[in-house]
Amino acid sequence: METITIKDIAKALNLSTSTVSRALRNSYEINPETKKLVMEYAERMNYRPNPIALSLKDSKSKSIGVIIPEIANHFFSQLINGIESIAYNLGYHVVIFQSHDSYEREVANTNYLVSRRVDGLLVSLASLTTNLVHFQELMEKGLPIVFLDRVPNDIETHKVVADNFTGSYEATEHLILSGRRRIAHLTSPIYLSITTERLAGYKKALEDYGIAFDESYVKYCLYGGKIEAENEAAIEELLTLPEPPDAIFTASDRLTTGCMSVFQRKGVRVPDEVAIVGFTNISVANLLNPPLTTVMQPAMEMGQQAVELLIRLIEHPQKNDLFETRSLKTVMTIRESSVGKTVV
Amino acid sequence: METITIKDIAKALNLSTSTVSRALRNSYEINPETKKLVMEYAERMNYRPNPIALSLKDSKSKSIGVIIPEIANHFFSQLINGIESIAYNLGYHVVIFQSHDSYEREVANTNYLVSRRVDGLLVSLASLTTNLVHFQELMEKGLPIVFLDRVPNDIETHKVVADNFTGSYEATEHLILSGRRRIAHLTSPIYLSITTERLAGYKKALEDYGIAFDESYVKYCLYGGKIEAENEAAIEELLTLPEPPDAIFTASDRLTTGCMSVFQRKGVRVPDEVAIVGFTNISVANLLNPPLTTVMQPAMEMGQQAVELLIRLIEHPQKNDLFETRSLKTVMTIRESSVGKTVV
DNA sequence: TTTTTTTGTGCAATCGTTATCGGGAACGTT
DNA sequence: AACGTTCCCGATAACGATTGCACAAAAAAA
Repeated sequence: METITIKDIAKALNLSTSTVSRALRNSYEINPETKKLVMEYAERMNYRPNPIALSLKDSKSKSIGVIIPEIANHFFSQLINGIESIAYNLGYHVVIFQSHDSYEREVANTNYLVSRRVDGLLVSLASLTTNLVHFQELMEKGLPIVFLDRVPNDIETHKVVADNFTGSYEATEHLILSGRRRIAHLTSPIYLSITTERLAGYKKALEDYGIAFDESYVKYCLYGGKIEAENEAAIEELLTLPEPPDAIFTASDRLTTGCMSVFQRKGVRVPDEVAIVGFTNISVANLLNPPLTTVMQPAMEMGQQAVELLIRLIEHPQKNDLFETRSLKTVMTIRESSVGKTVV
Repeated sequence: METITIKDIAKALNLSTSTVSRALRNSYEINPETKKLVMEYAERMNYRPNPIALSLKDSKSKSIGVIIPEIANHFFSQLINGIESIAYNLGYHVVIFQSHDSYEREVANTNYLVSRRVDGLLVSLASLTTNLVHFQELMEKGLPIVFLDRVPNDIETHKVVADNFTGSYEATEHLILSGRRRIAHLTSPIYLSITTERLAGYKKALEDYGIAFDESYVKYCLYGGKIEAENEAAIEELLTLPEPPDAIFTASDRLTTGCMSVFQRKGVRVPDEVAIVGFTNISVANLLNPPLTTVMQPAMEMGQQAVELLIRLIEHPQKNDLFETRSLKTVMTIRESSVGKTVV
């Protein structure tokens, strides 16, 4: 794996490495003819500066690290596509790591990316992360971090989120207007920002329509490992309530499909017995049985905005503490899984 | 972002950097007491060796590059999970890049990864890649590369694939045994290995059951950009044939869901009018309408085996040219989308 | 006591690149 | 003739870590 270096060029052309370096960077203090000589030779030999040497020298890498819970999830893979499209155009490379919703892996990934001198970090928190010191320390050392989707409350920086409150409000309202009254909410762990925001929207809608909030209709499910069992147990509990729900609002890809699987196995008829609205970016919502009413997050756009903010932070370190939190509108698409009860 | 270096430790302890370095690597020639002193101090200050400096010095990085067409695809994200699980345990980091099925991006990603001194490459070819010199040159320079899923014919190295021929044969056979005779095949570009292998299995099954092969039943679809339009046009052609197919065997996630979308829009009844079997790892096959018969690739396992082969190649550069091509069995799951015609 | 061996440590080079400093040559100005 | 500019270019020192070599001091052998 021998590659050509500046030193080789210098030797071949009988120049010093400094001259070659400057010629390649088109410095004004180099004779145009020498420049041409060097550039042509470099071109011919297909010279590429060694980014590792540059990183070592400058302590930067022109790359940004992305830490997300899980790639195998449409929301996150769209997020990545958004991130990559912008980063690529701005000359940054994107290095992706999965936390698999584990705190330890999140910390390990963070450390590795930092040791690799990424210029900044884009993070969506693992669902099991409650301790944030690993990020706080880095921010104090001046590493730019932008959070997206699953963001922490106690860290001051740019954040990009979906308007979870409104999305959730609209979903719940839609179910109410479709004639449902006993609306359950299957959601993520309580210490995630998205959980509390969505819960708030759900509650507000119930309140606005004069429906009493019933805690037993809300189930918080861990992600990770044994999702199936988790789901099944939670749903089982819902279905065996004295007054079982006539609608369910699920808060993620996994929870939604998990819920539908359980309903399918148990022979629960959707939407006749229970209506479903999913807060999910699943790509085949229209092909499901029945087609699924979804609240979609603008994942691509969220990724794009987050990376823009991050790169701005990298290139113009902020004096003032004017951090913004951008909240992007969700899109509800109504399909059969939540049609009105009047049909029955 | 100041981090502690070996130099800082040396200064603090009044030693030379060489002594510190050796102490940290537990060299026999260092006084046990000095060692202890250094190690404790390093521990206390949370010292981590700078991997960039090491990469520069040794021209290796303890990381492997992965180039795949698209993350937002269950097959590939499971592949990644398989790769990561093994690589992580063996002390390697995984850097993921998407080619988005573009030849140019594949080349760009390759160059970048090489310049970053990855120790090896795991590649699933972009569907638009026909020229392989960028990989061939690297292999000649000694860079270990293992291909998986979409593998090239003309490069000698380890490869890991699904048994596309048999998987395809079984799918086709299943359709035949379900009473279908006019079986279409919607597949990827012809110059991909997976395309020809699957086509061969399809043809063989037809032949074995005495059904004439009809080229007009086979449609090759480009990936990338305008998938929808591509799909729709191809399917339109199939449906308007003098003898339209009564079954369709689709060769990828995208092709399968695209096909189902078109059928849904056009009101084509599945499986009554046309049966579908998809060569896909889509996770919600059972939730689709109708539940989809699938031939699944053992994605996780393919990733694991590929990375094992790669790391073996990295750590024990091969003398002999005994490269293996591992072919892993696919799993067919029969669901309603392909039930027998006798039902009608 | 002298010589040899062992033990523990430091110096300097290396990896590829660039920034800093400095200097020689050619020219212009008094 | 003496000095200041301008134009090109080179030597050197970083960046962080490892390592072959040298070398002093202490211990062992003579």
